[in-house]
Amino acid sequence: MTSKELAKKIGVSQSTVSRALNDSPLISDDIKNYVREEAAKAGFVLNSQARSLKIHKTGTIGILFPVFFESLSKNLMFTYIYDLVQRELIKNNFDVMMVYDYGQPSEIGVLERILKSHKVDGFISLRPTLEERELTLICNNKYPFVSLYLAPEHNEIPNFFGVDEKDLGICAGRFFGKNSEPTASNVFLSITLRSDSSRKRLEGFHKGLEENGKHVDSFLECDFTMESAYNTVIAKKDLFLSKRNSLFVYNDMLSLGAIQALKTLGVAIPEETQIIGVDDIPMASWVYPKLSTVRIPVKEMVSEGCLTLMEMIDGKKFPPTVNLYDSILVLRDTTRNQNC
Amino acid sequence: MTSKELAKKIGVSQSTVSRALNDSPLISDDIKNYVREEAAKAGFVLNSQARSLKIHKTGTIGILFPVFFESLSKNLMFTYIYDLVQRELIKNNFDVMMVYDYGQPSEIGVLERILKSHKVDGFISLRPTLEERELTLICNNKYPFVSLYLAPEHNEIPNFFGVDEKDLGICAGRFFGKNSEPTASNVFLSITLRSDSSRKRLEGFHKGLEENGKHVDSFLECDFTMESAYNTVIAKKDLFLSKRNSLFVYNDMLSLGAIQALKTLGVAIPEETQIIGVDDIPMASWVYPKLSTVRIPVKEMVSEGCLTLMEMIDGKKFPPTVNLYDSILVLRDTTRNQNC
DNA sequence: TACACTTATGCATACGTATGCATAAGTTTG
DNA sequence: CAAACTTATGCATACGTATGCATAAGTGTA
Repeated sequence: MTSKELAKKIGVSQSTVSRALNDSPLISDDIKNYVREEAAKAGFVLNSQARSLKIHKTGTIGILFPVFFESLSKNLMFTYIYDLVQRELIKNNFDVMMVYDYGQPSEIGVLERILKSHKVDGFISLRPTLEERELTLICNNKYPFVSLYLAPEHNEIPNFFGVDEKDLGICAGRFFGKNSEPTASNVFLSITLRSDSSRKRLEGFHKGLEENGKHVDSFLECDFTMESAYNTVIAKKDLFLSKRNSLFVYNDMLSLGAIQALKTLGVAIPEETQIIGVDDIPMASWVYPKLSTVRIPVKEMVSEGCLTLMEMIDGKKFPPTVNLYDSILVLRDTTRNQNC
Repeated sequence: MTSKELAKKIGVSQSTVSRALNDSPLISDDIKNYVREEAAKAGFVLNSQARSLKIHKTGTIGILFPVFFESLSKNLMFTYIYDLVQRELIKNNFDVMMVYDYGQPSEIGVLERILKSHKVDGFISLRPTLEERELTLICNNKYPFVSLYLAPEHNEIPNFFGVDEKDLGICAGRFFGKNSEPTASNVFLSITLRSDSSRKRLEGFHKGLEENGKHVDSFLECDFTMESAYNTVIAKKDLFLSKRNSLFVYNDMLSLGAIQALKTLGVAIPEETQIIGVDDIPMASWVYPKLSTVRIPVKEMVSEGCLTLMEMIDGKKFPPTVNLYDSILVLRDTTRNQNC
């Protein structure tokens, strides 16, 4: 059924139907209510395509998801943030399109195609990497765009709401600086140092330790998966079996892998090895032992990022900004001295 | 830029541009290539709304996600399936719209609104519950619709690709029937028996045990979360501390909770308590101990379900069918006697 | 009563594309 | 060479909605 058909059926013009359903002040309340009731009775809903074509709005927002996972469940932080974002957008009556380029061959990228075909009103990105071409596209088109969580590497992205990487490391470094025995090794287990993010966390970790006269003793590299963290720890078992350690891990998922490994090795947590992760994924507080971690305030990031995006879609102009959020060390069961 | 503008710029008619970009056989290859090159050079993409309005196709498929989770990461099986579905659809050049009703107040449901406004070409549902109203809607409108994984409760849904619930229980029951000591208790830890799914798994579990002269000794109820499973096991610690048990758990996520609890209680796995879960989530094989589980062949379900949906969208008619898939018991480290 | 003014409704059009139809150009056939 | 085809292109229109403009109806004022 179309608005024209409905109009005919209930004895008004198509314009009136349109005005009633769009809550226009140009028609009387009586007619408005009448039309709305009849529309509801007939189960009528306006055609979204035709509407979008006219008003140049789709009511849909695209969420750019990282491409480097085998599965959504590989890094729960992204899944968690995705969920928060989605919830926030839906609450504000937007639909959500997942923009996830699995790398199928195509001349034009998914982002570019969706942007240029006007399938969405704007994008919110969880991707720590953006290609130069994509960035140019976004900036040139002045397309509503907001980036969350991890700063895209190598380029300055406008409207970023995310984490202060170095600060994360400092939080962990300070804790171990004050709360581990002088003889314990300070170890950083992380993804490759070619990543800005990893490098900055290491830098911060070092700084935090240094404030207390300590330093980073070892760096252990793994991939971005729990299994890889597990394997890396197992491979370095001598390190963990020979002495006490203070282990700062790039994130919680990798920490879970490390914990599995230490359990396998029979290393007591936190008595022999203390562990601090990053993120505070929901799971962190319901695994055993509960994970001590540097919590990233994603809820705030998400709500402010979404708000900004929606305002941009409404036509409001924003000077490009970078918003960094402070993190908080949350002490649970993988660290000792829980009252410092 | 519009196709009309591009046409003018490169000296052809708008029709020709349209035909070239839609690979129509009505124009010469020379012109077709010329137009395509120029379009690429200009970075032109057809407007999706206008296109959809004409051809009554959006190129987007909606994925209906269950509503009962606090977060996507609460039950990784759904997230895993969602990921598989998405990948399959994207591979076939569809975009994906997440249809996730967080329960914000609204006269009309999200599903109904999206369907009737023609925002998507069809739906693929991961929701084990469908409201009567939604079902009627789908059936009446003959809307391309496919349901995956868990059968919607209380109603016969056409085009279901999912699991044979009872068979899951049988797999676990038979194993414990043959491979646990006669004195061990056979326990089923599950969500409420008001759920069809839970009831059928219990039924199957019983049948499998019965074939070997055993029966279900206890039923433990918990909610649909890992924490709840943890808490339930802790609450019943006497059961697990006093004797050996064979524990069949509704799914892998709940199994993980149960394992955490048993570790806390100091119960040895699998020596004192054996555990079998359901699903085979990716994580099952990379936690410690690795989880024995009844694997649900989701990849097959997803690929066949998506294929059917896409064919329905192409206009092919299908007699409503129910496709049940057999599951396989995968033995890892939470069970003994691994060669049976 | 006549007039200006306000309010409510309908008419006509435009959004950007796909496509039936007409037509021009080119090709084959008798 | 003319007629009948074939092929390639453009013209005009329709998809379903939102909205500027014209207009009808209603209200208040002198």
